[in-house]
Amino acid sequence: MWAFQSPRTFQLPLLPKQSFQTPLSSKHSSVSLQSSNINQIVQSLCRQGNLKQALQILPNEPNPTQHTYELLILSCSRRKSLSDAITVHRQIVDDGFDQDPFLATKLINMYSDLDSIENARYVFDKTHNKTIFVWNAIIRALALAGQGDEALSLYYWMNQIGVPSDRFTYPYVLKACVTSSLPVSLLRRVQEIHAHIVRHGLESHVHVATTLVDAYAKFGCVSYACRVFDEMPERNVVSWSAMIACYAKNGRSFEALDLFHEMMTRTHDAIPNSVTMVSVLQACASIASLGQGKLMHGYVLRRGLDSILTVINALVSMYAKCGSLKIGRHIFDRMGKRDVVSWNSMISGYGIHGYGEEAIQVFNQMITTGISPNSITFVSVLGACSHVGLVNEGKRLFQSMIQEYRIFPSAEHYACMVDILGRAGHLDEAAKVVEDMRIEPGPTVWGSLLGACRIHCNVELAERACLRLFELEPKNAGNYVLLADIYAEAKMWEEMNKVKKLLEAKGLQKVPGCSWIEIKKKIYAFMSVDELNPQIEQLHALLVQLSAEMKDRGYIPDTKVVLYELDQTEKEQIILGHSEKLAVAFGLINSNYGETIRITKNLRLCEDCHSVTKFISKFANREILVRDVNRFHHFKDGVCSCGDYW
DNA sequence: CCTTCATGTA
Repeated sequence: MWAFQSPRTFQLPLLPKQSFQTPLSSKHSSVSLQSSNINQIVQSLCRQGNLKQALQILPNEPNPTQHTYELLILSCSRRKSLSDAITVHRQIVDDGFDQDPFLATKLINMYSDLDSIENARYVFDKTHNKTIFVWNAIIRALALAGQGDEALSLYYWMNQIGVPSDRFTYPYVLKACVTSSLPVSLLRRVQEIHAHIVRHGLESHVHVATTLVDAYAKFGCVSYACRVFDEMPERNVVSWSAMIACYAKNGRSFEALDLFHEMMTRTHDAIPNSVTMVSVLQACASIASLGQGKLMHGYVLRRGLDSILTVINALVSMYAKCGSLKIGRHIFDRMGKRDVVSWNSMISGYGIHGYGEEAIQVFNQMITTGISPNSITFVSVLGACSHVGLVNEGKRLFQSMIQEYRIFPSAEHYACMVDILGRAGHLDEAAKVVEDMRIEPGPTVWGSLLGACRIHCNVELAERACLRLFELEPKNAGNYVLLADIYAEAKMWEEMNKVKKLLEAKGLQKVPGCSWIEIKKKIYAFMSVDELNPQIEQLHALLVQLSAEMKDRGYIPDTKVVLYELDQTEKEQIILGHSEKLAVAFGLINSNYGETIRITKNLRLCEDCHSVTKFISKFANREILVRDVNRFHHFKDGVCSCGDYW
């Protein structure tokens, strides 16, 4: 339960009293302007955005009005000037208006806009007559400043002293839950607030319910979010966008797209906007549906949303992730304005397609253009290096990130370095990177070390990584499977069985492999054991035939990923039924000769599928593009673009 | 006075 904390009080953060340096500095000066005129002049100067002059004239007004101060405050927010803000605040205090709750609310919002949360808090603490507006303003300010805990603390305080919260309080109380850093179950907190909302009869309010959807989404509780959304009596674009984003962010892309279609067909009051489209494009990207993505691009053009930066960035990223780097690049080249996200999208696009040098080239162009790289830029460019094995380039970039760009390496950056070194076979160096880390190595770092051990079959190091990983991610079946794979490859059957038993004892299951392919705008998904597909027998027959022909040409099925004690023929049958092979066979039968077969897979490609697909690309003379969890593989003439390095 | 969105790693 939440422990009630008495709110902290802040020291006076205001600047010392300033004296005005203008000849009009005293409000008792003998300027001949009429007082009522001065109020109006100050107000009109504020409306024109001439804050400096307004401030100069203000001291001449013997009776400034609340409205004059309000305009001054709004001016400061707009001009982003903290020093002017403090001057205005000082004047309000001097003139005895500081206990006006209306102005206090405005001051809190002003300081919040100027990222000066201490001053906002000072105003709040000094205001005796704390109206609901004042409370809402400070909770909003704290939540936006990332001080969720403090915001929640005030919310509980206002409940305790009997101030009734309203529909304006809850959106920011919920935001506070998302930014809170307390080690208590945060989902429980959202549920608790949800109960308060119901008690106040606010659950059907559009803004409150929308924030509730978003809060549940942020904690990965799709079903709760969905329930709130379904029960909303009234929904607007924002509500629809929040629910679509909830699906897209939580790996439920098909539901995101379905909901978008429902939004388009069933409602007349909610027209998708740029925010909606960004989430929809993200959903298309994560399932690599080029067909859906193009449809959405068409919609973006028809709605005139194609000049909005976030949308264009989402398009660049979507095309790259759907396998069409060319279209992505084309859009990128035609952008009038590019921000750091645009560049990052392009860099990672090259990275996932295995074009490491090009990714670095784009990175260099970005620097020459004068855009400062951020932390994500380096994750992208380092990721690009690891896909191609650019070890020295990777090391150099990592150093320059720290020394030139003063970006402190995060666990993700270290994970990239471990991946670059480990994948290239420098396992000791990779292990040393982990040892020398100045922050706690998280699951990502250990995970990439384990991945490298899998490739190079290093049992000892893998065990070390798993020791930490099983602790950090007890429910991630993938780690157990990787370790079992490594034992299997090292022919350590006893140990392998132990890991398998451990996995079973924990009630965890291997994530089933799934591949899908889009034919004529329809998506067909395959699982390894798939009797639902009407063509399944035809697919199996084709694969058996292909397998036989391949064996004549020297193909030896690689069955080491099969962790069951079966004879060789049975193992071969299992791997021949891998979802990716089914999808390839389906593509061969159901698409036209000359068309590229595009397949997406939810896991990393297994080695056997990789060599079979290489063979098929030559044998059937077809280009096959496969996106696995990490990257693209472009198969052509019996060769893969990854150069068997993946 | 309030609500939705973009880039990356394993």
